[in-house]
Amino acid sequence: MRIGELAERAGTSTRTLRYYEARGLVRPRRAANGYRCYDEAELRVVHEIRALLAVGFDLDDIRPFVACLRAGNSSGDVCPDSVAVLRRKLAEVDDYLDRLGAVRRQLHDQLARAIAHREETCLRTRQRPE
Amino acid sequence: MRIGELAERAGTSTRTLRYYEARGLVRPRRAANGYRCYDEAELRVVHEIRALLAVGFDLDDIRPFVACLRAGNSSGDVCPDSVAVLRRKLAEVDDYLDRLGAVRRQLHDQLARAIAHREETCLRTRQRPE
DNA sequence: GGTTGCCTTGACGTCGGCGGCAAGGTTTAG
DNA sequence: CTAAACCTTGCCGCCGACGTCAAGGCAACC
Repeated sequence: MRIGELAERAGTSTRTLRYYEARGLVRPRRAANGYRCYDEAELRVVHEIRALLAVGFDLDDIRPFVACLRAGNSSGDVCPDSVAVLRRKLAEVDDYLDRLGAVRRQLHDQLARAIAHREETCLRTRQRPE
Repeated sequence: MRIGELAERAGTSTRTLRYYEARGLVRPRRAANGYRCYDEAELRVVHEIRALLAVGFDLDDIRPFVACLRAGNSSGDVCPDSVAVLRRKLAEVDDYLDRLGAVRRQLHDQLARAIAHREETCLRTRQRPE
Protein backbone atom coordinates (compact mmCIF):
# COMPACT_ATOMS: atom_id res chain seq x y z
CA MET A 1 0.00 0.00 0.00
CA ARG A 2 1.14 3.58 -0.52
CA ILE A 3 1.79 6.21 2.11
CA GLY A 4 -1.62 7.88 1.94
CA GLU A 5 -3.50 4.67 2.57
CA LEU A 6 -1.21 3.65 5.43
CA ALA A 7 -1.59 7.08 7.00
CA GLU A 8 -5.36 6.82 6.86
CA ARG A 9 -5.48 3.24 8.17
CA ALA A 10 -3.07 4.09 10.97
CA GLY A 11 -4.92 7.27 11.85
CA THR A 12 -2.00 9.59 11.26
CA SER A 13 -0.50 11.78 8.55
CA THR A 14 1.87 11.12 5.67
CA ARG A 15 4.22 13.67 7.21
CA THR A 16 4.38 11.57 10.36
CA LEU A 17 5.17 8.40 8.41
CA ARG A 18 8.00 10.09 6.55
CA TYR A 19 9.29 11.37 9.85
CA TYR A 20 9.31 7.86 11.33
CA GLU A 21 11.22 6.71 8.28
CA ALA A 22 13.76 9.51 8.66
CA ARG A 23 14.21 8.41 12.27
CA GLY A 24 14.75 4.83 11.11
CA LEU A 25 11.60 3.28 12.56
CA VAL A 26 9.85 2.35 9.32
CA ARG A 27 11.45 1.14 6.09
CA PRO A 28 9.16 0.97 3.11
CA ARG A 29 10.22 -0.52 -0.20
CA ARG A 30 10.14 1.79 -3.18
CA ALA A 31 8.05 1.31 -6.29
CA ALA A 32 9.61 1.89 -9.72
CA ASN A 33 8.34 5.46 -9.73
CA GLY A 34 9.87 6.22 -6.35
CA TYR A 35 6.66 5.93 -4.35
CA ARG A 36 6.92 4.38 -0.88
CA CYS A 37 5.42 0.92 -0.73
CA TYR A 38 4.33 -0.55 2.63
CA ASP A 39 3.17 -4.09 3.38
CA GLU A 40 0.60 -5.04 6.01
CA ALA A 41 3.21 -5.66 8.70
CA GLU A 42 4.11 -1.98 8.67
CA LEU A 43 0.60 -1.09 9.77
CA ARG A 44 1.22 -3.12 12.88
CA VAL A 45 4.53 -1.34 13.39
CA VAL A 46 2.95 2.08 13.10
CA HIS A 47 0.26 1.11 15.58
CA GLU A 48 2.96 0.00 18.01
CA ILE A 49 4.76 3.31 17.62
CA ARG A 50 1.60 5.32 18.18
CA ALA A 51 0.61 3.29 21.22
CA LEU A 52 3.99 3.75 22.86
CA LEU A 53 4.14 7.45 22.02
CA ALA A 54 0.74 7.85 23.66
CA VAL A 55 2.16 6.34 26.84
CA GLY A 56 4.97 8.87 26.84
CA PHE A 57 7.84 7.05 25.15
CA ASP A 58 10.08 8.94 22.77
CA LEU A 59 11.04 7.57 19.38
CA ASP A 60 14.44 6.33 20.50
CA ASP A 61 12.86 4.27 23.25
CA ILE A 62 10.45 2.76 20.77
CA ARG A 63 13.13 1.42 18.45
CA PRO A 64 13.64 -1.89 20.31
CA PHE A 65 9.93 -2.62 20.19
CA VAL A 66 9.83 -2.16 16.45
CA ALA A 67 12.88 -4.37 16.04
CA CYS A 68 11.20 -6.98 18.20
CA LEU A 69 8.09 -6.97 16.06
CA ARG A 70 10.22 -7.20 12.92
CA ALA A 71 12.04 -10.20 14.38
CA GLY A 72 8.76 -12.04 14.06
CA ASN A 73 7.42 -11.80 17.58
CA SER A 74 3.69 -11.51 18.11
CA SER A 75 4.31 -8.66 20.56
CA GLY A 76 6.95 -5.96 20.51
CA ASP A 77 7.31 -6.25 24.28
CA VAL A 78 8.90 -9.65 24.66
CA CYS A 79 12.49 -9.02 23.59
CA PRO A 80 15.14 -8.29 26.23
CA ASP A 81 15.79 -4.75 24.98
CA SER A 82 12.10 -3.95 25.09
CA VAL A 83 11.77 -5.34 28.60
CA ALA A 84 14.73 -3.21 29.67
CA VAL A 85 13.07 -0.09 28.30
CA LEU A 86 9.77 -1.03 29.96
CA ARG A 87 11.52 -1.41 33.32
CA ARG A 88 13.30 1.89 32.94
CA LYS A 89 10.15 3.70 31.91
CA LEU A 90 8.20 2.23 34.79
CA ALA A 91 10.89 3.48 37.16
CA GLU A 92 10.77 6.90 35.53
CA VAL A 93 7.00 7.04 35.87
CA ASP A 94 7.21 6.01 39.52
CA ASP A 95 9.74 8.72 40.09
CA TYR A 96 7.63 11.30 38.37
CA LEU A 97 4.55 10.18 40.30
CA ASP A 98 6.43 10.82 43.54
CA ARG A 99 7.50 14.28 42.53
CA LEU A 100 4.09 15.14 41.18
CA GLY A 101 2.55 13.95 44.44
CA ALA A 102 4.85 16.29 46.33
CA VAL A 103 3.86 19.12 44.02
CA ARG A 104 0.22 18.33 44.59
CA ARG A 105 0.64 18.49 48.35
CA GLN A 106 2.47 21.79 48.10
CA LEU A 107 -0.18 23.29 45.85
CA HIS A 108 -2.90 22.06 48.15
CA ASP A 109 -1.26 23.59 51.21
CA GLN A 110 -0.49 26.82 49.41
CA LEU A 111 -4.10 27.10 48.32
CA ALA A 112 -5.40 26.29 51.78
CA ARG A 113 -3.21 28.93 53.37
CA ALA A 114 -4.19 31.52 50.79
CA ILE A 115 -7.87 30.93 51.43
CA ALA A 116 -7.38 30.95 55.18
CA HIS A 117 -5.58 34.26 54.89
CA ARG A 118 -8.41 35.68 52.84
CA GLU A 119 -11.00 34.56 55.40
CA GLU A 120 -9.01 36.25 58.11
CA THR A 121 -8.61 39.47 56.20
CA CYS A 122 -12.30 39.41 55.41
CA LEU A 123 -13.18 39.05 59.09
CA ARG A 124 -10.92 41.88 60.10
CA THR A 125 -12.41 44.04 57.41
CA ARG A 126 -15.91 43.35 58.63
CA GLN A 127 -14.93 44.04 62.22
CA ARG A 128 -13.43 47.39 61.34
CA PRO A 129 -16.21 49.99 61.54
CA GLU A 130 -16.70 51.56 58.12
CA MET B 1 21.23 46.90 42.73
CA ARG B 2 22.31 46.03 39.21
CA ILE B 3 21.44 42.97 37.23
CA GLY B 4 24.55 40.97 38.05
CA GLU B 5 24.06 41.29 41.77
CA LEU B 6 20.37 40.43 41.58
CA ALA B 7 21.16 37.39 39.45
CA GLU B 8 23.68 36.15 41.96
CA ARG B 9 21.47 36.82 44.97
CA ALA B 10 18.52 35.14 43.28
CA GLY B 11 20.61 32.19 42.17
CA THR B 12 19.99 32.65 38.47
CA SER B 13 21.52 34.35 35.44
CA THR B 14 21.37 37.84 34.01
CA ARG B 15 20.00 36.30 30.84
CA THR B 16 17.08 34.93 32.82
CA LEU B 17 16.35 38.28 34.44
CA ARG B 18 16.30 40.02 31.07
CA TYR B 19 13.99 37.31 29.82
CA TYR B 20 11.58 37.87 32.70
CA GLU B 21 11.62 41.55 31.89
CA ALA B 22 10.90 40.88 28.23
CA ARG B 23 7.96 38.75 29.38
CA GLY B 24 6.74 41.59 31.56
CA LEU B 25 7.32 40.01 34.96
CA VAL B 26 10.03 42.31 36.23
CA ARG B 27 10.36 46.04 35.66
CA PRO B 28 13.64 47.57 36.75
CA ARG B 29 14.24 51.30 36.68
CA ARG B 30 17.06 52.50 34.51
CA ALA B 31 20.11 54.37 35.68
CA ALA B 32 21.36 57.37 33.71
CA ASN B 33 23.77 55.18 31.79
CA GLY B 34 21.04 52.75 30.77
CA TYR B 35 21.88 50.08 33.33
CA ARG B 36 18.96 48.23 34.90
CA CYS B 37 18.40 49.15 38.52
CA TYR B 38 16.50 46.83 40.87
CA ASP B 39 15.34 47.46 44.41
CA GLU B 40 15.10 44.87 47.17
CA ALA B 41 11.47 44.03 46.44
CA GLU B 42 12.45 42.65 43.05
CA LEU B 43 14.54 39.99 44.74
CA ARG B 44 11.41 38.75 46.39
CA VAL B 45 9.61 38.78 43.06
CA VAL B 46 12.32 36.76 41.38
CA HIS B 47 12.23 34.23 44.19
CA GLU B 48 8.49 33.91 43.74
CA ILE B 49 8.91 33.34 40.02
CA ARG B 50 11.58 30.71 40.56
CA ALA B 51 9.56 28.88 43.18
CA LEU B 52 6.48 28.71 40.99
CA LEU B 53 8.46 27.66 37.93
CA ALA B 54 9.94 24.82 39.98
CA VAL B 55 6.42 23.63 40.74
CA GLY B 56 5.59 23.50 37.05
CA PHE B 57 3.92 26.84 36.39
CA ASP B 58 4.66 28.69 33.19
CA LEU B 59 5.45 32.38 33.12
CA ASP B 60 1.95 33.44 32.10
CA ASP B 61 0.48 31.66 35.10
CA ILE B 62 2.96 33.37 37.37
CA ARG B 63 1.98 36.88 36.37
CA PRO B 64 -0.91 37.22 38.87
CA PHE B 65 1.36 36.20 41.74
CA VAL B 66 3.88 38.87 40.84
CA ALA B 67 1.11 41.45 40.58
CA CYS B 68 -0.16 40.34 43.97
CA LEU B 69 3.23 40.81 45.57
CA ARG B 70 3.58 44.20 43.92
CA ALA B 71 0.20 45.21 45.30
CA GLY B 72 1.83 45.06 48.71
CA ASN B 73 0.72 41.66 49.95
CA SER B 74 3.04 39.61 52.10
CA SER B 75 2.37 36.57 49.93
CA GLY B 76 1.77 36.35 46.20
CA ASP B 77 -0.87 33.68 46.77
CA VAL B 78 -3.60 35.65 48.47
CA CYS B 79 -5.11 37.61 45.59
CA PRO B 80 -8.20 36.26 43.80
CA ASP B 81 -6.37 35.80 40.49
CA SER B 82 -3.60 33.86 42.18
CA VAL B 83 -6.08 31.65 43.98
CA ALA B 84 -7.84 30.98 40.69
CA VAL B 85 -4.56 29.89 39.11
CA LEU B 86 -3.75 27.74 42.13
CA ARG B 87 -7.10 26.01 41.85
CA ARG B 88 -6.69 25.43 38.15
CA LYS B 89 -3.16 24.12 38.55
CA LEU B 90 -4.22 21.80 41.34
CA ALA B 91 -6.94 20.43 39.09
CA GLU B 92 -4.44 20.00 36.26
CA VAL B 93 -2.05 18.16 38.54
CA ASP B 94 -4.84 15.89 39.78
CA ASP B 95 -5.79 15.19 36.21
CA TYR B 96 -2.23 14.44 35.26
CA LEU B 97 -1.80 12.23 38.29
CA ASP B 98 -4.79 10.17 37.18
CA ARG B 99 -3.47 9.76 33.67
CA LEU B 100 0.02 8.98 34.89
CA GLY B 101 -1.43 6.40 37.25
CA ALA B 102 -3.20 4.77 34.33
CA VAL B 103 0.03 4.80 32.36
CA ARG B 104 1.82 3.22 35.28
CA ARG B 105 -0.71 0.42 35.49
CA GLN B 106 -0.48 -0.20 31.75
CA LEU B 107 3.31 -0.28 31.85
CA HIS B 108 3.23 -2.62 34.81
CA ASP B 109 0.83 -5.01 33.10
CA GLN B 110 2.72 -4.83 29.83
CA LEU B 111 5.95 -5.65 31.62
CA ALA B 112 4.37 -8.49 33.57
CA ARG B 113 2.95 -10.04 30.43
CA ALA B 114 6.25 -9.71 28.59
CA ILE B 115 8.10 -11.44 31.40
CA ALA B 116 5.46 -14.15 31.66
CA HIS B 117 5.75 -14.73 27.94
CA ARG B 118 9.50 -15.03 28.22
CA GLU B 119 9.21 -17.56 31.03
CA GLU B 120 6.87 -19.63 28.93
CA THR B 121 9.11 -19.54 25.89
CA CYS B 122 12.06 -20.41 28.06
CA LEU B 123 10.27 -23.46 29.44
CA ARG B 124 9.29 -24.67 25.99
CA THR B 125 12.86 -24.24 24.83
CA ARG B 126 14.18 -26.28 27.71
CA GLN B 127 11.62 -29.02 27.08
CA ARG B 128 12.59 -29.29 23.44
CA PRO B 129 15.43 -31.85 23.19
CA GLU B 130 18.69 -30.26 21.97
C1' DG C 1 -4.51 18.04 -23.57
C1' DG C 2 -6.05 19.33 -19.24
C1' DT C 3 -7.47 18.49 -14.62
C1' DT C 4 -7.38 16.12 -10.45
C1' DG C 5 -5.17 13.71 -6.91
C1' DC C 6 -1.80 11.16 -5.67
C1' DC C 7 3.30 11.18 -4.71
C1' DT C 8 8.42 13.13 -4.09
C1' DT C 9 12.24 16.02 -1.50
C1' DG C 10 13.50 20.06 1.07
C1' DA C 11 13.22 23.45 4.25
C1' DC C 12 11.25 26.48 7.64
C1' DG C 13 7.82 27.10 11.81
C1' DT C 14 6.06 25.64 16.40
C1' DC C 15 6.41 25.94 21.79
C1' DG C 16 9.15 27.67 26.43
C1' DG C 17 12.73 28.97 29.06
C1' DC C 18 16.37 30.14 28.64
C1' DG C 19 22.09 29.54 26.92
C1' DG C 20 25.55 31.63 24.42
C1' DC C 21 27.78 34.71 21.42
C1' DA C 22 28.77 39.19 19.05
C1' DA C 23 29.73 43.99 19.07
C1' DG C 24 29.85 47.65 21.54
C1' DG C 25 29.38 51.28 25.75
C1' DT C 26 30.67 52.41 30.95
C1' DT C 27 33.13 52.50 35.08
C1' DT C 28 36.82 51.68 38.06
C1' DA C 29 41.42 50.54 39.38
C1' DG C 30 46.24 50.60 38.52
C1' DC D 1 46.62 54.51 28.85
C1' DT D 2 44.85 50.23 29.43
C1' DA D 3 42.93 46.29 31.25
C1' DA D 4 39.18 44.20 33.70
C1' DA D 5 34.70 43.72 34.83
C1' DC D 6 30.65 45.29 34.47
C1' DC D 7 26.62 46.55 31.40
C1' DT D 8 23.62 47.08 26.77
C1' DT D 9 20.79 45.13 22.55
C1' DG D 10 20.12 41.61 19.26
C1' DC D 11 19.94 37.31 17.35
C1' DC D 12 20.68 32.25 16.67
C1' DG D 13 20.47 27.53 18.99
C1' DC D 14 18.14 23.93 21.63
C1' DC D 15 14.70 19.96 22.10
C1' DG D 16 10.87 16.60 19.79
C1' DA D 17 7.32 15.35 17.03
C1' DC D 18 5.65 16.74 13.85
C1' DG D 19 2.63 20.91 10.67
C1' DT D 20 2.86 23.47 6.69
C1' DC D 21 4.11 25.20 2.65
C1' DA D 22 6.77 25.05 -2.05
C1' DA D 23 7.97 23.20 -6.37
C1' DG D 24 7.72 19.63 -9.03
C1' DG D 25 6.89 14.46 -10.92
C1' DC D 26 3.49 10.61 -11.93
C1' DA D 27 -1.01 8.37 -12.96
C1' DA D 28 -5.66 8.15 -14.34
C1' DC D 29 -9.75 9.91 -16.30
C1' DC D 30 -12.53 12.90 -19.49
